Amino acid sequence: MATAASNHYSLLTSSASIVHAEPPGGMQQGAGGYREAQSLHPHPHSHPHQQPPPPPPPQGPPGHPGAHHDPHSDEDTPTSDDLEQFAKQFKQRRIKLGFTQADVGLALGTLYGNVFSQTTICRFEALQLSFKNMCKLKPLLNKWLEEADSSSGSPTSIDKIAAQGRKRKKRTSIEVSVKGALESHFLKCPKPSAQEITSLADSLQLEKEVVRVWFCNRRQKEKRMTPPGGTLPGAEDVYGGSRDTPPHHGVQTPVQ
DNA sequence: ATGCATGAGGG
DNA sequence: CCTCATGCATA
Repeated sequence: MATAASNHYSLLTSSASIVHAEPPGGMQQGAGGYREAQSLHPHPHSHPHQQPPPPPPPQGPPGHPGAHHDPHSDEDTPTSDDLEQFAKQFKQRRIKLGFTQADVGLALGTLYGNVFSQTTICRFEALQLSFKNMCKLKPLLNKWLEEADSSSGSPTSIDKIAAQGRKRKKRTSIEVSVKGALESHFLKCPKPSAQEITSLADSLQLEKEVVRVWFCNRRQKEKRMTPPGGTLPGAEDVYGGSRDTPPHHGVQTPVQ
């Protein structure tokens, strides 16, 4: 890997800095002062958009009992609409209880051993995960909800164990114009060959890896439940024999 | 909230 | 190399 590229890595800061000192009743997330306040829908079920083609539940555990379809019970695969509603309620309740997305992530760790980051919780609430991923996380978050509203006084003590003696490449900032170019190529060919990537990287003066990863990430976005608004007609199942990617169209919900 | 990145798993 | 789940770092 003697790429002439100058990868400049930065050592992982192992300092446990307190990033959370949120006053009760105050704003959270510390994301520049954004409140997670959102208008609640007066109607129980409104379908402003439609899109993800919930893949069939490949349930396969032997000796699986009959099929009980309880809208409240989670054992079978929920529909994309269920997930959407759940995410909404979850977010609302979470905020109501005064928890941050990060808090929830950590709580899940103490409750089940699976710690999640603020990013994941955020993406769940925004339905920016794949259908499968949403289904996997729903039960966990659902349980947390029960616990949270049930015990309005149980302190969730958690300890963070982190010591990854690994270096992480600094996030490369790609210029908007360059992003536009990548975007164009993506629409033309979402899965360029290694050589294509190489020449593209050369043209844009970017490292091959950066370009490759960009395409990977782009494809993932396309597979989210809430894909980027802008599905062009006619440019769909271009993925060579992958699998899903059914008619996903529809407009993305106004980012909240 | 989101962009770029890592890593496990599969071919 | 790709997909897929996940997150650090950042806008």
